[in-house]
Amino acid sequence: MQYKKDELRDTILAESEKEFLKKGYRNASLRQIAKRSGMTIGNVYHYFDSKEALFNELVKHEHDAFIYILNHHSDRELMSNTSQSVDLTVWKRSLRSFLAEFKPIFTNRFLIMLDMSEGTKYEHTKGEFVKFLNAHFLEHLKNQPIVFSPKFGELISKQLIEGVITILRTITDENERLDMMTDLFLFYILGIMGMAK
Amino acid sequence: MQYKKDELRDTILAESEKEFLKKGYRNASLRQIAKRSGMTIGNVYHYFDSKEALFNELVKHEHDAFIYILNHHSDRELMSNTSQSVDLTVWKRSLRSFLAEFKPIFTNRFLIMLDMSEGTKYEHTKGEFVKFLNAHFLEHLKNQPIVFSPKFGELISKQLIEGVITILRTITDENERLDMMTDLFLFYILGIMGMAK
Amino acid sequence: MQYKKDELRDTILAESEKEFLKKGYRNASLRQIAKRSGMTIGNVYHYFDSKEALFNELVKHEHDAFIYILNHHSDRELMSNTSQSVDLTVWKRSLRSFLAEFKPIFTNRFLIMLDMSEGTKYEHTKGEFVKFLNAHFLEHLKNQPIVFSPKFGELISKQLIEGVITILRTITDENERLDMMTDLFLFYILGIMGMAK
Amino acid sequence: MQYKKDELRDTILAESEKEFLKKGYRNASLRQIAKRSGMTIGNVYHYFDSKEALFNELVKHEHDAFIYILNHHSDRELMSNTSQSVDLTVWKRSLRSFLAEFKPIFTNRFLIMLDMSEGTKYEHTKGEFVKFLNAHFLEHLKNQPIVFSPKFGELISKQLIEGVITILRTITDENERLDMMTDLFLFYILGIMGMAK
DNA sequence: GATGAATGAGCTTTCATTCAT
DNA sequence: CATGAATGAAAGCTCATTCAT
Repeated sequence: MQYKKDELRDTILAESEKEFLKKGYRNASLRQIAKRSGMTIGNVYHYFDSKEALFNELVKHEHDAFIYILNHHSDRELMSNTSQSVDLTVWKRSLRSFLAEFKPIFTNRFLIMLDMSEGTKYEHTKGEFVKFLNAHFLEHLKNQPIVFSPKFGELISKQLIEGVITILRTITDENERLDMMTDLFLFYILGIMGMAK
Repeated sequence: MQYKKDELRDTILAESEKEFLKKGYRNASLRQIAKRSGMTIGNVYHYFDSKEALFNELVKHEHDAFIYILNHHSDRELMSNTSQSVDLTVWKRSLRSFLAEFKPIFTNRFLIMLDMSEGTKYEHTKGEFVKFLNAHFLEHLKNQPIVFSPKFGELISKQLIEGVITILRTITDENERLDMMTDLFLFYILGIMGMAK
Repeated sequence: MQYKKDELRDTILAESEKEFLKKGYRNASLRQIAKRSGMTIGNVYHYFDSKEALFNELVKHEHDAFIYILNHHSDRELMSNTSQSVDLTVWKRSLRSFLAEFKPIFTNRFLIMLDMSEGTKYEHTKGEFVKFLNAHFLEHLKNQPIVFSPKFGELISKQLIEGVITILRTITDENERLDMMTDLFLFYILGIMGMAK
Repeated sequence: MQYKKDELRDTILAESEKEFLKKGYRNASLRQIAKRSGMTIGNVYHYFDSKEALFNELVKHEHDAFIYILNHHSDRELMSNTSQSVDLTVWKRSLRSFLAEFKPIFTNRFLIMLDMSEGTKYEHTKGEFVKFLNAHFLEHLKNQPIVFSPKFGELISKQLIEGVITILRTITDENERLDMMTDLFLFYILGIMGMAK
């Protein structure tokens, strides 16, 4: 029984994932999800209290993991490895292993939370992510002469995250994803360094 | 009479602009637009044939101007001024005057056309813009050893346009907009040059 | 002025004729009529008080003429010419000249009144026409043994009128119309005579 | 549960039947149907996907049966029984038993399909029925000198079907219906034979 | 005479949600 | 556990009609 229950629950979550990813929270249809899950809409409400509850359930783990990483991660290692080097390939290797840590949260549900959550309590997560990244940039640059405005820094941070989202959305192969993200981060770092000169 | 008509028409267009900008074409509500414009829905239909017709009317000029610029603009001057220089300030000045040409189309309606038009015939404009920009990048880099994959090039192009959109969305002052865009373009050029080394 | 006024009035009536003939009273659109007439809807109301008033105006003359014929026409001549004959061509000639009298009311407006007037005060005209025709049949048959039920008589009458309507609707050439109607009436007379045997 | 569902479904279908029969597909109102069925419109959509789906459901069986009869029926028996006879009562008996075969499809829903289906995929059924009947007439007359034009033949076929429709619309008693249709067909056969002489 | 602005009620349809069984 | 009946609000849209100018 419990098995079956969990199975159905997972089916609903899986179909929700597709629906939310395609249409976003607001335009997703519970009717569609129920139909695709092979059950009645009433039964969906048996497992989840509301559309928003279903959404929250879908991205809960991703959000927790995401918050945990934001609070606990350290990029000191990255910095120590790379700060003095001028060799691109060294940078690349370090960046790649750094980004590999994030692999577990690079899921569709993470993507949904960041980019398809308008109308839910998660709709501001992307913005917070941007702020976090921006704070990091500032910290790394605090000993250097600031060469761009705070607003521009926010813009760059937002761009970087939008890039990550685009990669998650368009590339499915894990290694290709990592390669692309590595290049993307490298690209942004080079841009920043270029402007700092 | 004619005056009043034009006035109300403009009121509807102005309220539509807000509504489309906030919710996008699909989720925008004609009832809301009507209420905000101080009239009944029926009267909105007196001015515009349909929701899509209203949308088209809203972005028509922007789209025309946009297409014109895409087809007629030349960046040769930009290139000749800057290709040999290594001075950032020279680059900046050239870029800024180049981007200033686009000022007339940097409006909320242009933003709506690019970013809030899902469900209309304009929904592919952003994608075409990305392709256009990408083709330009490739042309400028054709004599240099290509240092990133086509996919990465597309990503960068997309990023740049998303950046433009973000600037349009968050900054209202025209000069500040131009400054920010100049920096953004410079940033991307520096990134590309950095990776080419 | 008066000329112009009448002209416009006639334009509206002409466009109404097309619209009512195509869609019937209920589904006809005053907007369409106004647009086709090259004027605003308000102006249509300047000439006619309402949709129904416009309709009434359109078919008024036809209705009057129709009623007049119903009340004054005599088919004695037809009878005297034909009752003793067994020659089809004689019948045909008589019938044709008899039906030719009705030519003036065989118009599109007559057709509209009979067949496209649901929702107006004319919607029962067809039924009254049927009753009238049925009464005539009965009169002509009163000296003969009645060979079918009153209900069947009504049915035949209705059929005949539906036939006339079909002819008016599908044939535009006046002579061809008359030929066809002559054949139709002949056909019905032969049917009745056949059943009387 | 299932019972109640079927019950309400049938209620909706029954009320739809009345509404479509009175106003035709296009002018029928789902609001009215819902109100008459004692429920909200939303719930009507719980049972049927759309107005057209409801209509199709209503006439589906009738249409299938109708098509089957058109494709499989044979009137050879009718012909062999009657062709040489001149006795009206013999004809009548044969025609009556022939028409009795059609009893199952002589329903209000058949009537709706034929005559109230403008705007649905069934709107051409009546025309096809006319063509079918006309082709039959021609076949039966192929060894005789043709005495009327093709157009007149079509007219007669249309008339016959309009007569069937009128009978279905005005007479509810099954036997009376059959009697009336028998007389109607006889009447038309006599008319044709009369003109052939 | 003529314009066209404005209304209010109607239409079909979709939706999230509730609840008795 | 699960069904599916039912609701009420909202959507885009069309219509005949009224009326100030």
